[in-house]
Amino acid sequence: MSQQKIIIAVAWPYANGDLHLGHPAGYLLPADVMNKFQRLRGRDVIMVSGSDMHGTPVAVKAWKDGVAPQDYALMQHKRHMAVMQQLGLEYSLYTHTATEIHAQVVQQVFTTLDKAGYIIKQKTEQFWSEKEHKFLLDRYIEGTCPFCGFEKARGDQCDNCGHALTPDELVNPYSIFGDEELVKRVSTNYFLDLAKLQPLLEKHYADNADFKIWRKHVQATTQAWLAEGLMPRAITRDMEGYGVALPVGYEIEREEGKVTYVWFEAVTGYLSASVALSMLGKHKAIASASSLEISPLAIDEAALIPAVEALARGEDNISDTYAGQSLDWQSYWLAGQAKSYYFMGKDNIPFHSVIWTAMLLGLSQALGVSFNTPDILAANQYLNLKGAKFSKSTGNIIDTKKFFEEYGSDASRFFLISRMPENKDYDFTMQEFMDANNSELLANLGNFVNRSLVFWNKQFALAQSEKKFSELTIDSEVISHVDKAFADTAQLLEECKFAKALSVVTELGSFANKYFNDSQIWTVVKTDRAGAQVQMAGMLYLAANIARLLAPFLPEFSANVSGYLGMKIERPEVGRDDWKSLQLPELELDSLGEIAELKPLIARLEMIEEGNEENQAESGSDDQTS
RNA sequence: CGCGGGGUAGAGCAGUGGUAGCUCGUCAGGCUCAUAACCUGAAGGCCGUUGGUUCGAAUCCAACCCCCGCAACCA
Repeated sequence: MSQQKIIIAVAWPYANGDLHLGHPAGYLLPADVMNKFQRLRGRDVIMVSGSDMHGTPVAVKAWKDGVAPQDYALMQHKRHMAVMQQLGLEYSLYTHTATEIHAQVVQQVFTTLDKAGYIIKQKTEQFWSEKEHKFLLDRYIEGTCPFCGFEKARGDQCDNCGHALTPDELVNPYSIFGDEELVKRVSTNYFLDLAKLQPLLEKHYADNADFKIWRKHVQATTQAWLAEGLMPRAITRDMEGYGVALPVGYEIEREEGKVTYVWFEAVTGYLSASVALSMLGKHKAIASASSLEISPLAIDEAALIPAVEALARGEDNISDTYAGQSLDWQSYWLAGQAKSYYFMGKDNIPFHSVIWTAMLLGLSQALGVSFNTPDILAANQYLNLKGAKFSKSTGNIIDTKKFFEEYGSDASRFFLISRMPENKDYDFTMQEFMDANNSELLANLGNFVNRSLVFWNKQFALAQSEKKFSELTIDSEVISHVDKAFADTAQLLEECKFAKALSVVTELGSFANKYFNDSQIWTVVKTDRAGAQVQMAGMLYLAANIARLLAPFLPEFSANVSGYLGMKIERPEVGRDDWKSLQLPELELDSLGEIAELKPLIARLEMIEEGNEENQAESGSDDQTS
């Protein structure tokens, strides 16, 4: 069968604040589990993402803090990278949107779509600030809400009554930059002609078999957008040059400080990061970027040599060494050669299922190739706290970094994956987190492995002249349960049902505990050592394979158990495509002796006092301005 | 207002036409190898409301109610 490559595209976190627990729950962990799973089964997979450096929220935040937006975004990007590494995410490349490579790919996409007639010009009237010498974004205008009378309504939205607004509707509009008379000027911007692309999209979704297995809310959101009819959408804005500049050939707009609208360039990051990864790989491989061959997009490779070299230094990016076999980004982006998995929060669905997909279809049409559109679009709902969205201003937040530091990878990942908000919002409580750790992870999986290994140490490790493990026949019941667990996890993970896939492993843990109980090995061993040894083999077989099944979910737990058993869980050669072959084929534990320094695998968590819980629920002081 | 998602045992969730399931919690019993962990059993739900389709509905249709999101420093 064909060895399809896999690209895992992870949503780009905004560089306007720290990551909170909603980020791993929403898209970072599902992407990571999928990535680890596909790598372990031997697929040729890349995972790309980066920080979204541009956009109004970043600019506003930086302006409030009195910092240049570029500096602020880069600082925030580095904080993001630290958290990514702490979570153990294995990106092929985690970069950001302020790179040369990104800019050039975005510009190339822009030019290509424009030449193909998918971009149109439209005039819009916007407020102009004489004092600031720039167009004021809707958000920079405040005034009185015409609906509720709220005096500090923003130009895009009234925070009091929730009405969507335009600056024109405001009574007594004023600039947030200070006193001055507001005047209007006409600005011409470019629009992506989504109306023209709609037929392509409709045909695309009519033909797409994968679409039917998307989660219900993802399908529904996509169809709702299409049913309402798509309108041209602005892809440039007047932002004083903060953002990705328009391509060469659009000199007037460049001089005006127009940049591509953040949503247009951010989604293109998946493509630009793949190109960057490709160039990076070739750069490392042949130490010369001059012979790179990048097509079908016409990238100016020579101009990017410094950028590739910067990338190779790895100061502003994370790049692991597992980039699959091929260094050609095209092989991950051309239809038929690769399958794509996208991970994001629910707010991002239309940008991917409608707009990004439309852009790719337009590019395909324009270039006469077939770009790989999102095959699997796994958007999660929200992880809430105290019934509300995470919010920094109210202290309603749990900082990801602190949480993982406090409770460790296993407990954190187990909770976030087993309670993942795949189909509806989930409300985080400390009690539920404790229960998940103590009553499920510890009591079931942790306890089974622990009791098995402890028993081994006590009863068998030092015994001599007994049969070797490889000569024993493990109960067929044990084998069949493990077989089924491998088959079920593979299928569920392929369908992005992460919580359920993890529950397959805990079910195997329940079976294992029952097997231990029913065997009465602690009695049998006194009268029938040969029989007990067969039972022991079954238990170690279960423990070893639980460790292997957990490798994508709980890498630490998995590695610890493997370490005790003297096994290594190694990635197979790329191209094997066989999850089940990770299953321990036979028990090669003939040389297993006493396990030294055996410790319980999962720590019991105790409910902390009220005061401390308060600490957990706060983001900590804002030390981001330094 | 509009669009979308959700409303199933105390809690968190599965379940898209055919005798209501899972995990946790609770209660009772068993075991004692194991981190007061494990195993067995039980109690606990008129599947948001009302009406309709059907031999039969948690599941399909209609109306309504409640929660969440789409607009906020936010996935």
